Amino acid sequence: MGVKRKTEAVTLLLEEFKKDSNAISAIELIKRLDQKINKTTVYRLLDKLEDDGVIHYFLDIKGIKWYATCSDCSKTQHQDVHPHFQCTECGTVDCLEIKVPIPNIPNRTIASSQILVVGTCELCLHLG
Amino acid sequence: MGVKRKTEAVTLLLEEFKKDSNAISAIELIKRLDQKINKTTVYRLLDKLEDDGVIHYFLDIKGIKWYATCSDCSKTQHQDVHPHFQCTECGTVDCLEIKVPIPNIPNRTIASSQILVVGTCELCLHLG
DNA sequence: AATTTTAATGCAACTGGGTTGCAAATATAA
DNA sequence: TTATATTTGCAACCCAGTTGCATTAAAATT
Repeated sequence: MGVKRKTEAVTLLLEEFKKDSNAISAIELIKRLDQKINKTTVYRLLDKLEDDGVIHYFLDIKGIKWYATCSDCSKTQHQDVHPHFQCTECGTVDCLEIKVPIPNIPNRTIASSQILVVGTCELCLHLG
Repeated sequence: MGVKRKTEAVTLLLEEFKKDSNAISAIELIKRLDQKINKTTVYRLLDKLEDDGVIHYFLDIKGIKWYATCSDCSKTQHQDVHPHFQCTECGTVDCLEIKVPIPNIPNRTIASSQILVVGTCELCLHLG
């Protein structure tokens, strides 16, 4: 079940997503909200907000959790099954607004797919 | 650097890959080789064999490491940048012999991409 | 074959992202 | 304003993976 009460912690957490258009790792959020929200609470809120279809999560190359705001999800279904891009130089991750069609696979049912594209982001390309 | 000596541990580990055509998680390997090879050694050997282009690794939905034999890799480059499939019913993972083209992304350089397709495998479909 | 060099191994202890149990605090309903 | 249910913080835990270091075992050198 999702968020049921508008607490200060919820507000603070959502503010972080408003001020950041990229994805944010759980670890980074915990760092930013240190002294304000307890680590356990951050994880629990992220969980709930995901249930609510407010944010979605995925794992990066290292297997750690990243979260980003959903653009068109609901409590029943996450529509944001788009690829994500991680820059190997600076580590930032963001959502790619492209569709990568996965062909059908004989004798198997596809429920979802997770695509992580790895490379160099615009900023890092410019900085050489 | 890769493997430099043919030890018993190397042989035992490679045997596991020979008898299993699917991917194997590091955890499973450690379990199978318990009493024979130390956990640390397993991780270190997997690392080295990966350097050698003998096996490749990727992360599953939970972010844990899986390994599978390479079909056409070298010490300098892993060619096996194919998608992987994980069954949500039984947890098994295997390599998909399909190519999923990733379109170019403006202002970004793509180095590689990791695709994990999630669904139900043939066996689990049959078993209902 | 004996010795030296270098790589591989086992062990214990650690790291770090994430989770759990539980009592205290706080929001909302009555 | 009280009762009820949710949320929070804390400490302790879990567990996949890593590190340091002393020991063992390959392979190279003599």
